[in-house]
Amino acid sequence: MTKTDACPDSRLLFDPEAMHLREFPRAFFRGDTREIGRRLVGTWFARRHSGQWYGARIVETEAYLGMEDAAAHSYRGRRTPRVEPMYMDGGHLYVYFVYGMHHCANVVTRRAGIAEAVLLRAAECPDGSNARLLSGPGRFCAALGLTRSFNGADLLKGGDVRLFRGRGGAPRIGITVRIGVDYSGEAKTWPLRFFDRDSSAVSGPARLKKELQMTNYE
DNA sequence: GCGTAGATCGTCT
DNA sequence: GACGATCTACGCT
Repeated sequence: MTKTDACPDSRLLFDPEAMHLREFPRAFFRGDTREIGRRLVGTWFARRHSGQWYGARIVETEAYLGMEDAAAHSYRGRRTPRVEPMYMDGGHLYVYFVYGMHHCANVVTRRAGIAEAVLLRAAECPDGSNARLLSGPGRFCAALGLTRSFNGADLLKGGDVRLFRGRGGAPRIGITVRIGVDYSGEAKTWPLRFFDRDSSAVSGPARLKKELQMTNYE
C-alpha cells in the first residue's frame, strides 16, 4: 500500500499465476466461521510489494465467533474503533497490534454487521523450508510485513493482498482448543483451532500437538 | 522438554 | 492503570 510498508521476507517470493492459483468468491467468506477456519488451512495468503508477489501456505487457523465468544474482540457486540473491521463484509482483513510489539492478521467472515473472523496463526514458505519463519501469528505478520496499514483491506478487489485456494487434495486437519485465551471461561474449551497435521510449521506447545496426534478428530 | 518471566504499548475501563 | 488472540530467553529436569 504505502511506501513505508515493511517488505516481506524474500524467501516468500512466489508466482501465483505460474501456480495457477484461483481465488474464492465473496460468498465463501460470508459462510460459517468455523467451516471457513477449517477450509483456510491449505490455502495461500499472498501479498504484492513493489510489483513482486510474496506468499505462504496457511497451516494453522483459529475461528473467533462474535457475540457469544468471550475470547473474541467482538464479544457481546463490543464495537470500538479497533474492532470495527470485524464488522465488515466477509473477505476483508482485520489486523491488530498486541503485547506492544506483535501484529495479528484475521480474515473477516460472515456478512457485514456480523463480527466474526479467522485468525491466521501459521504458514509455510512456498518452498516448504524454514518451518519457524511463519510459525505463530506474530511471526506470520512479521515475515509478510503485515501491519495495521492492511487493516480493513479487501482480499477480493484485485488489490495487493489476496487469498488463493489450495491445490491438490485437502490437508489432514487436526482440531484443538485455541491458544492464549485462558481468560475466556467456557469458550476456552471450544474446538476452534485448525491445523495441517502433516506440517512442521504449526505453532503452539508440542504437548497440544501430541495429544492431537492420538485424538482422532476427523 | 517444560515452566516462568520480561519486553513493550495500544486499547479500553 | 491494567491487560493482552505473543515471542524469546533462560533455568531446570
